[in-house]
Amino acid sequence: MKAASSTAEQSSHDKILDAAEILFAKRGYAGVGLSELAEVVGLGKSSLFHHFENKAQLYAAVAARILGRIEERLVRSLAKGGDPIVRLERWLDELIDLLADHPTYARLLLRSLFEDDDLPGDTPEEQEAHRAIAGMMASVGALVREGMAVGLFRAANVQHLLLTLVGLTVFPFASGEFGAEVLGKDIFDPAEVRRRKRELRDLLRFGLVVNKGR
Amino acid sequence: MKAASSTAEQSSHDKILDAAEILFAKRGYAGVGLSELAEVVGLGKSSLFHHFENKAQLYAAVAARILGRIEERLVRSLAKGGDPIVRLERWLDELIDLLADHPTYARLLLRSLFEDDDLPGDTPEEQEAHRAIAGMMASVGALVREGMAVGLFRAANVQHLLLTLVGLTVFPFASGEFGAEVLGKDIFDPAEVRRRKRELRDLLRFGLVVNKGR
DNA sequence: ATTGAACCCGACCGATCGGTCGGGTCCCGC
DNA sequence: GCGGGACCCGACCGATCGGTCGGGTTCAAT
Repeated sequence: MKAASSTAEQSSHDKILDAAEILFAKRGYAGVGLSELAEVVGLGKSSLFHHFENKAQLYAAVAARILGRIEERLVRSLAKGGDPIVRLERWLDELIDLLADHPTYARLLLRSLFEDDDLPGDTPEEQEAHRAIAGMMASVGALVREGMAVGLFRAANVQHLLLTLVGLTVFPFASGEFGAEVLGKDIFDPAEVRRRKRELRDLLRFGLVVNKGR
Repeated sequence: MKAASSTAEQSSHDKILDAAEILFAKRGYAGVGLSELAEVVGLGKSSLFHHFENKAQLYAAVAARILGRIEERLVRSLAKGGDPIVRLERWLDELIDLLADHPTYARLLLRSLFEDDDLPGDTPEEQEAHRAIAGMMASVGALVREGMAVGLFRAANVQHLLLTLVGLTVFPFASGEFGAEVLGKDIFDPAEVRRRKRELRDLLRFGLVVNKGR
């Protein structure tokens, strides 16, 4: 929201990354041709190779940039104080806001989960992305464990809970037409984003099933 | 698990579908070449077009077959009696078992969510798949609403809950290396599948946060 | 015995793929 | 004014893409 509003006055390097992010999110790694990307950016295809070694490295750079931004914001979120409940709920809110503000993120994250299984994986960008993911998972894992230790969270399997939390947040914003159809509205609509945060918070607080006795 | 063990004695039509399911799940629509597929099946590339009109229709057929199988099993699950809690938990268990038994399913389902946004979408297979999805969502939606009406479920936004449930179940089995890394084990390991079902059930029953007062 | 459908193939098509190459333009430090 | 790097381009490369075509084989129905 701060910059990036004017498409002009932006280095070719960043314009390529921006366009590639949109295209890769929409059609995936194999579904995007470099000639198409070059045309969108407004460059010759061969100029892309001046800024990036090859297609795979460009893809890794796109993913790494997103991961870096997410990590930066979520690390700052966790750094703020509060008990584990507050910190976890704030973490989730922040992540949802991030995914909602950038419609390409959720899709590209899930797609990269699918594709990095067989992509090379030895570029520094990929290792950086991997490090960012692992770090974030470790941080939230520690937060959850702390909450359990002090009795604020119910005892549960931390690893499965992490998978659950990621699926809960990322999936809806990547679900495209399906999500819109189930929801009846656009998931990226601000009102729906607010609702999503509230619903998720209530689920963690109360579950779904009503426990009458207590 | 019942049949399909011997790769021989199977019509070319089905062999193509089986191989395409694996390949599409692994690398996505654009990432799979028909020559590669033909080679896996053991046919000439041109023979594929005897069984399917083109690549898009083949992909739609693969997706429709999976959706049909899922729908059939889940409809049977919902048909069995029980109060909404029992029915919902059984539905989730059944879906998880299904995804766990067929490692290609979760990935291909998510991928098709991503890709059907811009694929033609007018073939009968696609419409059949779309109908199956809509029907299942409607069934579970009705079940949830019923549970809320009789006071067994907490009042919540049904549409968001549906998205949540799908993400909760499908995502982990599609998360590949990421899921395995977070979990420390293979998600398709039977013990881990059992644990997943239990954790999910407990989350719906109790939430995550401990409510001391009641 | 002939037909015709089901099935399969190799050869081929135009298009596009990721990527290379040589050269051009611009600008900045010397 | 003279490099030299940053930046960009068109032409081109071999490979592969999805798909077509004509013809071959098998087999059941006539």
